[in-house]
Formats: sequence, structure tokens, C-alpha cells
Amino acid sequence: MAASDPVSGPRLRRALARPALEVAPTLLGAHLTTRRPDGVVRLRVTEVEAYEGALDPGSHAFRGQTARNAVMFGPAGHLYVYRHLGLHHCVNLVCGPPGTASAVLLRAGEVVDGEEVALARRRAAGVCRTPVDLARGPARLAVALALDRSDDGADVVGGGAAVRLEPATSGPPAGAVASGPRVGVSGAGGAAEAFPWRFWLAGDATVSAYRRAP
DNA sequence: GGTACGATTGTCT
DNA sequence: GACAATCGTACCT
Repeated sequence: MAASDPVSGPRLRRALARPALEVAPTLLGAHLTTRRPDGVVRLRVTEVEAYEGALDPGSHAFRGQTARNAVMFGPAGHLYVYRHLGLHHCVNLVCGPPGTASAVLLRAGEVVDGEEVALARRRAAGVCRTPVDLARGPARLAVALALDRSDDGADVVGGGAAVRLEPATSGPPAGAVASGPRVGVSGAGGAAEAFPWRFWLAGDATVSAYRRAP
């Protein structure tokens, strides 16, 4: 994409500065690219979950702002990366107006460029069976893109960043977006069903399997 | 200062 | 299908 990219910079950030529930479906089909010394990986987003900050019991921001989740309270277009269980990283894209702590969790995607690089990273981190598994699941996605806590707060909208978001040019195909309860959100099935804020591309092989919260 | 818990994954049965 | 791994953060005493 050239410098004349029609959807970038302030315009994209403005598009992201809406409630997570509105932004989440529009991210399906978008491309997320990371530039690293070991290579460039581009990912097509196929599965996301919306988190509505202080209103959402499943959100890290539900109990207010802390040092860890401070990025979520900031402007849209930044990454919120956290470590889960001391083992894995999960990647969120901050959205909504500043102060709302809305964010969209990137759950899964399809590696469309730099597959060999992503494969090498996954091998280094553990097992990888097929290309479909490269980014099927939040932690796997983080590994494939080489994202960790050092990327917490990274701006994916501004130019020059190592991580860049490119929205889908024509949006997700009509009728291809499915929605349902979020995966693994504490509060049990009741809460999960009260917030059916998971969106994915119907029929896409890279979408992670649904697992109910324990 | 100490304890409980978690937006997951991989492996074993 | 069920469980262990592993550590930073939040909350309580």
C-alpha cells in the first residue's frame, strides 16, 4: 500500500474510536502486519471479541484503571498486550473514546504473508501442526506476530510503527460474520451468554473452537 | 507481606 | 474430556 492509502492515520483512528461492539465486526478481514528483524508477517483477522471496559465484568478494566490496563483507558488504535497464566500473551486493540477502556481481543487469524517466519516462531515456542494452527487462538496469534508485553501501548495506526493495522478494503463479506458468547470468560455460562460479543468469519478454518468458561 | 486467581494451551487418559 | 503448567496482578489482612 502506498502513501495514498485512503483509510489510515486520523481517519482510521476515528473509525476505531467507537464502542467495541461496533468496531469488533469491522475488524474481521482486516490485516495486521508486524515488522521484525526475523521477518515480516501479515495476518488476516478472522475472530475477535469485544470488551466494554467498566461496563463489562469480563474486562480487565471492569475494576478500574491500573498500571497494567492503563493502555485501555487511552486513545484508540493502540495495542494492549497482557500475559495470561504467566505463559501466554493475548493481544487487544484499544478502541472507543479515551476513558471508556473499550478493547477488542484478537482471538484468531490467518497468516497471509510471512508464513515461514510465523512457522519458525511457532516451532521455537512449541508445537505447530499445520498452517491453519499458526494463529488459531489468542496466544498463538501473539506468537505468530511476535507480539509480547514490549508491544503494550504500541500505536498500530500511526506510520512507522513496527505493528500496523490495515482495515479490510471492502469490509467482511455480507452474511459471513457470525456472533456468539465469548470464550473462557469468567462468570460462567450465564455471563458469557449475557454478552454474546464474539465475532468471527463463518466457516473460516482458522477460527478457534468454542470453549466454555470453567 | 501473603494469597488467590486468570480473556489459554498442550498433553494425557 | 480433563487437568497441569506458571507468574504477574489485584485484593485482603
